[in-house]
Amino acid sequence: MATPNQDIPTQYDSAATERAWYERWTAADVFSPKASDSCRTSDNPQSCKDGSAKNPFTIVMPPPNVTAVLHMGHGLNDTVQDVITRWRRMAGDAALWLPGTDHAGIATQNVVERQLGTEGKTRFDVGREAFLLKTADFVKQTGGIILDQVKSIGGSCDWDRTAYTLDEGPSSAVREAFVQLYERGLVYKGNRVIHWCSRCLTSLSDEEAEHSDETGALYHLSYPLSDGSGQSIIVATTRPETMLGDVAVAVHPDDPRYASLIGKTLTLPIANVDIPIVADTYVDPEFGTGAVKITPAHDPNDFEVGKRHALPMPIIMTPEGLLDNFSEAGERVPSNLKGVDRFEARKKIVEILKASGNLIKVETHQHAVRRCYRCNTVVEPRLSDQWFVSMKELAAPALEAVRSRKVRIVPDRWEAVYIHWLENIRDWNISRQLWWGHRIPVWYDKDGNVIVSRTTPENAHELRQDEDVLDTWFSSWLWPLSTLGWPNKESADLKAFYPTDFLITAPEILFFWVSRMIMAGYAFMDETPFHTVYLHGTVRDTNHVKMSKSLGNGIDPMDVVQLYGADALRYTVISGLGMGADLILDPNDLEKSFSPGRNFATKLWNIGRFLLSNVGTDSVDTIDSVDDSKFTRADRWILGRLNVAINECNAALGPARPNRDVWDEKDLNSGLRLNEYIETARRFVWNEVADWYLETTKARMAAGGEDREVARIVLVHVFDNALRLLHPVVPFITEELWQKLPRNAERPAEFITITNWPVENPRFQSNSEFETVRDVINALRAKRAEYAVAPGKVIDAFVIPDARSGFITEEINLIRNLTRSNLKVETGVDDPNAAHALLPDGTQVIVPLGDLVDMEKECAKLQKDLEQLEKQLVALTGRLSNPGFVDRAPANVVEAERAKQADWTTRCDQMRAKISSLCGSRG
RNA sequence: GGGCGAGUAGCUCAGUUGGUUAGAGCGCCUGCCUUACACGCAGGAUGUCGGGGGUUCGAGUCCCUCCUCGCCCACCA
Repeated sequence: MATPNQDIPTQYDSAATERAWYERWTAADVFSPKASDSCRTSDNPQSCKDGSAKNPFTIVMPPPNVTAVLHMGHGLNDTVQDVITRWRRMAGDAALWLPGTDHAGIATQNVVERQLGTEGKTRFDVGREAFLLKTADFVKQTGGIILDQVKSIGGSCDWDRTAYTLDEGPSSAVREAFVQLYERGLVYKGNRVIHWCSRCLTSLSDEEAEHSDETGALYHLSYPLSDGSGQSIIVATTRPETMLGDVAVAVHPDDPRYASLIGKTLTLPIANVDIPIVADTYVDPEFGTGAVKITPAHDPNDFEVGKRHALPMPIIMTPEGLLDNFSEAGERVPSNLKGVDRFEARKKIVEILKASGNLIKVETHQHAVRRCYRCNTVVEPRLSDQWFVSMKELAAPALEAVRSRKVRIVPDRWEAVYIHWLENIRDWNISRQLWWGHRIPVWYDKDGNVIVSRTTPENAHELRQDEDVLDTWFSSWLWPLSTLGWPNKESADLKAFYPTDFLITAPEILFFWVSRMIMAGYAFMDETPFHTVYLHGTVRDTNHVKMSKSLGNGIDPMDVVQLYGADALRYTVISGLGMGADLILDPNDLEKSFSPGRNFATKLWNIGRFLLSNVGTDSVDTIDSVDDSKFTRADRWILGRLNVAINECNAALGPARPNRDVWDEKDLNSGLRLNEYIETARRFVWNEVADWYLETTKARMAAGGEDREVARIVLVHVFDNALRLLHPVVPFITEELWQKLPRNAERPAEFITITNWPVENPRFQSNSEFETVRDVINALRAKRAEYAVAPGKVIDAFVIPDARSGFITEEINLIRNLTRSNLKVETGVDDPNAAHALLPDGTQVIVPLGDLVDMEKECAKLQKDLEQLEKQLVALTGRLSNPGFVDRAPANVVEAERAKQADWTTRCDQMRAKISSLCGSRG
């Protein structure tokens, strides 16, 4: 006799379960693959092909800002990565999910500066050294938070390999990359107009200066000719304060309006200097007045014009955005405007010009203003010395990688965006006038000679190191390399895990990060860093506004974990995420978003409680030990359904790596449909296992004997596999339940986390035999509801099997139990005064309900069903008699339609016969 | 200015090369505490697939056009 029921709590305690399992997983080190596990470092060079060693499967985590706390965007991103990682780990790969954090130059520095600000101090008051110590200290205090939060949502990262961009390894990678590029002539110092943030006091790259469409004003200013003729040229500008830096007015060479004026000079108002009228094709005669004021130091286009015409380039603004003179071209800023803020100066200059009659008109004007991506300050174009990376050469292999399908971008629509950006790439400004970050490895001697070095030069005390630090993204783009040990090319991890596999992130950082990583991969390893880029959607609120803390429309994942459990959070995120589609959540109604996940966990728990208490703890034989003849129809059905579920889950998850060196066309967009995968698994365990199969086992389990053992074996096998299918999405509850399953040869592993991903069992063909039983139950239930039969009342019922159907005792009992009926199988029953149902396979269900039965209604219903079917049959017949269809539709479609036609014809005949026997003249 | 995405049940979304009667979850209605589960069970209602036009034997799916929303890119001052 079996061991009695296990003691399983009625209520699932997510908090306790999650904490306990996470600790056990990490204690057992199950998330840390060794480099030697990877077939790439195996002694056997064939092992990647013949399967004698594990394939590596690597994801590097997009490193969150070190001082950040987890928001739903991370929650989504990390859940997706973890689901994929857990799937591959179970599927037999040496799965590595490598976590880490980013020092986040501007962002972190801003936070610490704000703290200083509350004490009334700036970073300049405390000095560089002290400021860096203070910032490092702040990072030490807050830096671990976000990764701990990743743990609490179940992230199966390899914490032994946790990286940080300012660690020695990644820092040496930064220096190595800089020096190598410098030696290859791809890093250079240039005097250019760059985007300047006058709040952060640093230059920004093009990507860091974000466009925002705003309504501004277009000021029309009149500049008089300096020959005293009284003539003038009217120019249009959105930034009148820059007029003090004007060095010319440009017109189109073919513009007849200005042809005679080219070469003459104008007197720049206020500054009172003479500036030439030059001809340049850059000017669009159609826009504004066709005359453009040229301010080379404060506009990138004007800078180009200035270079072409060898014009001076006076800077008239300080880094703080105040007007001042820096010009060798003479005093341009009048003393009453010096030190005035740029926007204040705009007002004042407009006033002055208005008074002098030089302001002709002001139009409202829609234009794009560029703002700092960290502090939203309007950036100022400004001429300055900066370090740049020359990008064209680096971009070429990155373009080729995507074009040749070495790298796929999913969904593929992002490929066009990626290609367009790389084709039009501009040089990357990598120097930042900040303190927090990797200092540029460049020194200058007293003669101004440049020394670029991987290490601090021995005579550093005689030299001056470049004051600037590198763009944060200059360390980020090396992430897949630096976290695996580069620049040490002999690093075991680099050999075992590079190139990595999937890069999973949001589309926002396609340019900032993803494309640059691909460039770095080719530049330094001559190999792509990953073969798949999966760009998932963005988390938004119900108004489709991106969730953010500052907007107050965020959801704290930690609240969700506490209220609903990590599994519920993960389930919600995955089931709501169409491929590449945004995830919409309502921050004001957590219940609506997350209760389905919690409810699913509860359902799973209750399935487990029932199943486990029934099967007990005694050991269970494997499914292979059971002879075919021992299975019931329900057994064969659910085992067939399991195969279908496994197959569909695999198809939704897709290939983990390309078949060959490059992706096959057909695989470019396949897989990564995580919502389909979880829906398939959910349907299997809930609507098939729980709703139907479990019910079929109740009587068998109670009856005992040999069949009880068969049912036990199938129950355990099916639930075991269902839990495995679900584990990547709901890791905690599946581990908790799986551990309670009786062990056997199929379950040798210590954790479900490291047990094998389910495989289809060819022994069990997909079949629909059991569905007749289901249809009978559904029909009887519907009749009971239709006639409002009291729930407890046992009714009589008859079933007349079709030649194809047929019922065994267990099935009859099942139907009786689930429908509270006294079902009898008959062949000759024909009670005209009863409720009738005709099942699709011809099986008839007859329910004598005495006075309740309304034959008018029954006949009307049957008639309606018949008419509907006839209508469809007519349409189908029409289609089949249409030569266009028969000739052009695929053969298998036509064949299926023909089979259907035959089926429906039979069914119509059956229904007509039924109606005529039941309803006589009424039919 | 250029490009992309979305518009399917009250809400959030599936719907893979065009092929029966368009699906799920939540919500709603009716009835049930049926000894795994009321975070549940059973039964049920709900859609001119954004509008219009076209291609096709056949369109939610392909083409054109218009409308609405969102995103990305962009040196027209």
